[in-house]
Amino acid sequence: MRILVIEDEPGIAGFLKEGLEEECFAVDVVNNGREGLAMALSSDYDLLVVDWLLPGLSGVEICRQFRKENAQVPIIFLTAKDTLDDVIFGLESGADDYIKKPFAFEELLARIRVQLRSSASEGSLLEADGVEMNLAAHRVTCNGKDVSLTPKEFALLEYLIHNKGSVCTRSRIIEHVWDIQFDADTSVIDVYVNFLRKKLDVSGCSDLIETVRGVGYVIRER
Amino acid sequence: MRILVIEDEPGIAGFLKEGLEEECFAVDVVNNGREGLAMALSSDYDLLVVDWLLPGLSGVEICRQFRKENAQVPIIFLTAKDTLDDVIFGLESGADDYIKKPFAFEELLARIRVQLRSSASEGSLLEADGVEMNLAAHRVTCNGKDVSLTPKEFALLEYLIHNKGSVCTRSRIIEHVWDIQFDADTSVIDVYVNFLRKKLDVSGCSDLIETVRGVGYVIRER
DNA sequence: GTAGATTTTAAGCAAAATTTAAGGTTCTGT
DNA sequence: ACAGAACCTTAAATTTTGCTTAAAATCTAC
Repeated sequence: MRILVIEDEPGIAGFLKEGLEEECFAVDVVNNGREGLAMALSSDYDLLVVDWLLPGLSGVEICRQFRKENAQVPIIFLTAKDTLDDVIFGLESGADDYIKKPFAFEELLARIRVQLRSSASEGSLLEADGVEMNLAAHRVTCNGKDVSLTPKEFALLEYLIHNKGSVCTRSRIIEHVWDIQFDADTSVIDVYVNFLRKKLDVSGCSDLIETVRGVGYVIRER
Repeated sequence: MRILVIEDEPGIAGFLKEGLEEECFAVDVVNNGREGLAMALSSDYDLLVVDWLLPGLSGVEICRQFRKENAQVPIIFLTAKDTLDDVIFGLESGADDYIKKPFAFEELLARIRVQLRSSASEGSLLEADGVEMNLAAHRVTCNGKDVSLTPKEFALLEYLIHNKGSVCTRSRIIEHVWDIQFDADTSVIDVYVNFLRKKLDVSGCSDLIETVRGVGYVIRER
């Protein structure tokens, strides 16, 4: 799941990035409105977190502009002012939810989960052909046996299983799992697919991850 | 005991809040579904009372969404319609009990007590793999032996055991145990985990707290 | 106000995770 | 069958992260 945070205060921005990444989201941060809108429009995010008061372009404007092009992706805005008018104004501009500063990270997380509910229904347990992923416990089993994965391995497997049945292209993998925009010349993916396959092989789950030449990788449905 | 009431009719809401507070519950009231769900998810309630017909998000939806994240906290729903279908539908969505409007306050109270009895009995004593925490007595034993913990150590262990089976991220720990909102750059958690591990090791409970690199810590279920 | 306990900060170290790079293998189209 | 591309595999370099310790700061009780 990719989240774009548009927030100018470096403290909050950093805190959000770190916290959300711990929750296994791929997070980009932009510190001004204009650039934020451009990013939001040009890239493939699952959710936007937008500060209400921003240099460049205000949160309202971002909502308005963004909603013209994209009506799907949920927007949560952060507001320091908590007058009802502001909130109404914000929601009318196309935001889906709001949260008052200062806020507890937990609360933001809860609201993000609510917004992502359809796609986040994976919530706790992912499964594919003998391999089970318990996201909450951060634990993977393969035919009942524990498999210990590093964070990147875990994220990659999660992304592949989550998209079970459809091919994950290299660019999408790089974007979602590594959070890199433009890097054609790397072989990290190959290396990590290799890591995963080795670890899964040992526990008897071979041939889970299939290569689609010229495109990417896929975990097929049985 | 903390109770969240999600009810839009101000009369009933006020009546419930007052009545339950007299019975020494801590009561929060929210008047719409969306906000109610967010509150329920973000905060630590012992029971939810949810109206079935709500603006924003219906009672069914709240149950469904809430149960995805939390399977423990009991939910009692209030319904004006009393057809069997509705009741079945409600219970299937994850509610534990229901009560028809208009209802006698005493009856609601009785049902709340029933629901809280099960969770309340296990409420005061937490256990994990040889370690027992008596919250009321503020006392910890490890394989029968007393372990003396400082307040912070106690709070940290309590939080970890309370979330036994799912990983506690660093941000969550900082937020719940230290009550800090924005501080990414501290190593207190590491230090306290170290303290705890040492003390538990001495009493023979080693390897209780597991590190999940890049994410946080977890006490696994055996 | 002082001693002792508790909490926090800071820094060096060790281990693990990630990335790079390079050589080997398999596949594809001609 | 061949060349070139795409992919696999491995090992070593780099970076990140967490562990540990000691000392400083803060709190608490007498």
